[in-house]
Amino acid sequence: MNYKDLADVMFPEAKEIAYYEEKYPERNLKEDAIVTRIAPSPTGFVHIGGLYQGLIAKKLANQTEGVFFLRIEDTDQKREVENGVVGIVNSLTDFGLEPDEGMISENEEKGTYGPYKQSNRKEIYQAYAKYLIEQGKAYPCFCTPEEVEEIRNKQEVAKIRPGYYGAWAKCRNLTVEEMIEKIKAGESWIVRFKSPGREDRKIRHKDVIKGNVEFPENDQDIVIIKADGLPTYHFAHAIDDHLMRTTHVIRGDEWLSSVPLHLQLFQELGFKAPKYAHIAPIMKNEEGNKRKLSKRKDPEAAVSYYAEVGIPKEAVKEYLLNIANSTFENWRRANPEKPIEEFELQLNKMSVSGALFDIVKLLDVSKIVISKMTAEQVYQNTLTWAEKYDEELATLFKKYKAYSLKVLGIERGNKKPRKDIGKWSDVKETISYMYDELFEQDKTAYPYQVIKDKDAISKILNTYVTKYYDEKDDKQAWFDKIKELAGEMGYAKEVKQFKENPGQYAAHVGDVSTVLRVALTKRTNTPDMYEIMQVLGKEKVKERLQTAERQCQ
RNA sequence: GGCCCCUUGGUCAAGAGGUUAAGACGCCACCCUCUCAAGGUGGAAUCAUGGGUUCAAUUCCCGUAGGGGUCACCA
Repeated sequence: MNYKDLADVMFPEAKEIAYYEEKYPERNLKEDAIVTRIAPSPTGFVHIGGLYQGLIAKKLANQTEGVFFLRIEDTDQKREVENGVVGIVNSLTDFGLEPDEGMISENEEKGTYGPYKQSNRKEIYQAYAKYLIEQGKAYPCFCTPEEVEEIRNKQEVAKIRPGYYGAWAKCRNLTVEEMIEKIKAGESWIVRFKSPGREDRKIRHKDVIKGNVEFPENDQDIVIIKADGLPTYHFAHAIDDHLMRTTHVIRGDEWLSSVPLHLQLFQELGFKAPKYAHIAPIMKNEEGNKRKLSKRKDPEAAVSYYAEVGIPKEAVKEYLLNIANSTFENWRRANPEKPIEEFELQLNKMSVSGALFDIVKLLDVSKIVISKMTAEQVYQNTLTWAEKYDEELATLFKKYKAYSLKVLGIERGNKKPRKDIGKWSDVKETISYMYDELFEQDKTAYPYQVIKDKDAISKILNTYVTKYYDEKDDKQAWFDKIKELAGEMGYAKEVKQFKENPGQYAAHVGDVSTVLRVALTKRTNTPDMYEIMQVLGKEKVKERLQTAERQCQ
């Protein structure tokens, strides 16, 4: 009896690996094309870190006319969540990270290197497991979880390195006859890789991001096929990324220490190993300690968070690109209008250590992104957001579309557009006074500032409405009139004049403007008042000024 | 604990054996200005630490500390 017999007993149905090698040939791409993938588990939650990896992987593929595909790693059935694949597909699509190949819905896929869901690749893994067994590079292990646990305990007590390796790998030294006998007797088994490594030897590896790293060789006989017949991550990774012809594996740096094992697996399987790029995770500061953004503790870890608070996808992507390559910021400044697709990402410029997530910076990026949008775009985006999260605002927006566009158009579209909206959830508060429905909900007193005297206020408002206000004035004429009014009230017509002669005037033209601004909006700070009055229109302006005046009585 | 990786302002970071150690966000001040936002100008703020190599170290080497990762029939 030999390994071949053993392999046949274990996997009688498995095909020859030549079948798969032929079925999934080398991709016909130009020489330096990069093939990348995003390979999440369908655990029902897309993490910002996953998006980050996807963004990087997709950019690299696009930049080099390569391929970016989506593979679902669902070999752990215990953790699986219903409709997990759809959630992933939707999130990726949402952020413009559609894969070129891979899963497109729960059970549909596109591309010729599939199946792209690992649970549908069982026979492939088994074929390769069989191949290893035939060569004596893998073997069945009959140890129960309890036995393995016991080995570990002994090692711990003896203070030696834990694991299933060398002399501790009991099943490794069973004879083929013994193995076959146990299998035929119905003992349950899993498949372990027979590691040729030695812990006292070093392996060098050059990671695309981390650079040169040195590890002890792997000597653990890790499980490659579990009791349920499905592969472990390590084995599936080797098989899939070989067969799918991945050139660059872009993944979180928690995998860095598995590299010796993975390289060994590729070696023993006779595959060419891909390049590895291990990305540092996005961190969060908590009480002075850095830690990975966690889905339990940090709402901003979930990509759904950005939709909820209304941060545009583009802004999130720009921020992530910013973390990925600090050169992005310079590029953006030099090319304010170009789509981010044109930015060339360089893997070797990525930071080796994890960046702290900075929501303030993100919002700054977002403000710039939003400031470049047209009123129509802001309107649509805000409406879409509001329909889900703010019914009142959505109703107003739909009822007064033309008017809302004018409101959102205030100080927009010029060379220095306003940068006061960072997220869609800010919009309502920013412009609420422009809608009577919202303005009238505000029962607070008018927050007058310098000029507080009721008679003075009353006179300013009354004189302005009756004598000066003309909605047809251009901006210059409009402001000249406010100056006139200030003069008539005995205030300084110019702020400079006021400052040069302290004590001479009780107030200046700016204070008069503030009275008008407060009467119109109940706010001391607003965008350009001329534009606001234009948008409000004659009737509403008069009505609000008169209402305010009446309150002075 | 073993192994591996990392450490430049509050944050993201450029950088090189000799630099006034970039830039961005944030913060502060001033300017502009009808207020705010924006914009402009300026400012405070950084090479974790101890040794060594060197004419010269933040940069190279070693140690220390701190942080992170990993040691599953999870990915």
